[in-house]
Amino acid sequence: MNENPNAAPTNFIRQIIEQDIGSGKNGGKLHTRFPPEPNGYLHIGHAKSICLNFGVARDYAGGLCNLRFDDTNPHKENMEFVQAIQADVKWLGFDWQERLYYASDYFEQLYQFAIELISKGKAYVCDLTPDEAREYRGTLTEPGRDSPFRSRAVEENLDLFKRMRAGEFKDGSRVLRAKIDMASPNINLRDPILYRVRHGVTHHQTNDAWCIYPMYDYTHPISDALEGITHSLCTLEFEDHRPLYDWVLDNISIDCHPQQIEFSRLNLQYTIVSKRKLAQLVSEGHVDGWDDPRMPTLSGLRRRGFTPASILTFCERIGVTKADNLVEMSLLENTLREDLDSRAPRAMAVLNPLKVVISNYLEGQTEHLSAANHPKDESMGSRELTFAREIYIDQEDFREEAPRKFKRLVTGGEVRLRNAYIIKCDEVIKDEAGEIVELRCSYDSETLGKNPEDRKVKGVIHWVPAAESLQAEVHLYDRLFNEPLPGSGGVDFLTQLNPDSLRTLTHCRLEPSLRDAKPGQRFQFEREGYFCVDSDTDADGKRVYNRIVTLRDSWAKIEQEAKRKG
RNA sequence: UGGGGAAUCGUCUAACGGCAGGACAACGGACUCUGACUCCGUCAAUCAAGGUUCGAAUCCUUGUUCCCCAGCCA
Repeated sequence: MNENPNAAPTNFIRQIIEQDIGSGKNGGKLHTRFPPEPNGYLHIGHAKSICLNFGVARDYAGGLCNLRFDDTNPHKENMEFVQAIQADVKWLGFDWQERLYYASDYFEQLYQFAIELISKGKAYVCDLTPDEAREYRGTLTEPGRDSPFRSRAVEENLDLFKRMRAGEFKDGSRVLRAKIDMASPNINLRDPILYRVRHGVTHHQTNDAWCIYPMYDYTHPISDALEGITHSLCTLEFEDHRPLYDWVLDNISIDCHPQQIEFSRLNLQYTIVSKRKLAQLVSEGHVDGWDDPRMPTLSGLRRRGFTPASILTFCERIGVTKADNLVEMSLLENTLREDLDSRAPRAMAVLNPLKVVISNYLEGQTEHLSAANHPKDESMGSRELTFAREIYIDQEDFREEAPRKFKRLVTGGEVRLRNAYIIKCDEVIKDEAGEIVELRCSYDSETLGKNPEDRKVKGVIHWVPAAESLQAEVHLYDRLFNEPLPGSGGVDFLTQLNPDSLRTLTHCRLEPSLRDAKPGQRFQFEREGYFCVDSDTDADGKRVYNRIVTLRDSWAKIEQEAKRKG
């Protein structure tokens, strides 16, 4: 029972950390690390890990969190990813101060520890081909067999390993393996590979200094220990690597032994959080780059208009456990709306314009009205609206015939124009095809800022002036996939892409006050949703807005229910 | 069928032998110049079966279901 509702959320990892600090383990210190591999962009699942690692460091006195690139596989890694990852972590608001590290910083030390292992007879050079090695490894239910090279003399191993480093052997011809137990029921302990040969790739940090590269299972514990990490937090799939993590540190001369603790990764409905699959979406052109606003990448969410605060709150709310999970999108959307509602200034934009001519409003006349930028936060000030004889409203807000529950404009009916007058629809004008092209309305000049006493007008719709409004392109985003868990049940996840994940509207009209809005600025377009000025917006008047998220829409529910009932 | 994990409202999560609580969702209502926000209310869970105990989500036993592992990826 949490007696203080404002207390930081707890979870089993924080409990362990608190115990360790309390008992004086690690000298009472806390030091974590966030260790991404720079082989892709960070996504919402990484945010969970970032919030955990940097979050605990922030919340406990003297706590530190390093940013460390796990860059042991130059084949897949590059500087674009290194830079994007740093930008994303910073965007979330976390700071590694001067502690930016690369596993490659430790290549020489890693090499010396390998020499130590060989000298102790705990590692050997193995000449098995990859195929042979797989065969010798055994299966999940059968033990493996010792490699014929397992009993090589220490001196020979030392000589061979040095020559591996010197570049004398081809890729795949030789590896360095730990000598543990080929019969272990834990496959990770069946003489795991420590080093492999990789010629002809330029490493983004070490260039061509090395042609042998250490494996994750060997690199990670040592990197952690060298940095004085106390708690090494990682995801569940590394749980049965932990014995190897511990073996490495137990068998070399190092005086630090971090504790690896595993938690379950985030799964979010209707999206994917797999770097491999996200990379595929990008490389095959299913989306428009890593920062496509439909992507669950941090750069995509940023471009879409998500706030860092909403992502932090989301990560708090989903918690940290060891249970598999599939979080509903509505939880993310709720934290987003909550944050946006309080901070986004309001504006009016008409997405599907329908012209309205107010017949009893003087031709050529305009008037300036004032509208609050936020209904609850006066400090956000107000802006000027231009009212005119010709305006646009949204096509969705007018119906010739409508059920009683429809509170917007109908033929012969009245509606409030938000922040302006009440109008009445007198006439519907159609083209030859029968499409509604214009409405003739009359306005009640007595209804500005006050309601009429003799009647009740319930509906309120938004509008923009026809001549003075700004043309804009608006991107409406929907879920990227049609399936809650794309790719499950052996189905190709690409076949489950939502073809309507992006709808582009090119004839939208914005209220004039949005003239100088800059990329990254967020607004609530009243009655439509939250929108963010896209980076494609330029100084020459090209305006592009991304819909971050819709408003909660109880009318849509009513309509859907009505439709369902026929 | 080897090893490692996990099972609590629809979803996420709390509980650490002592009233199964919260958030999201859903549903109903109030308010409203945003069918938004806000507020109020309702619905809703301990995988199963045994055992220990005054008392079990929690401890024990036996099952069941799900996830991860056979890359020279991380």
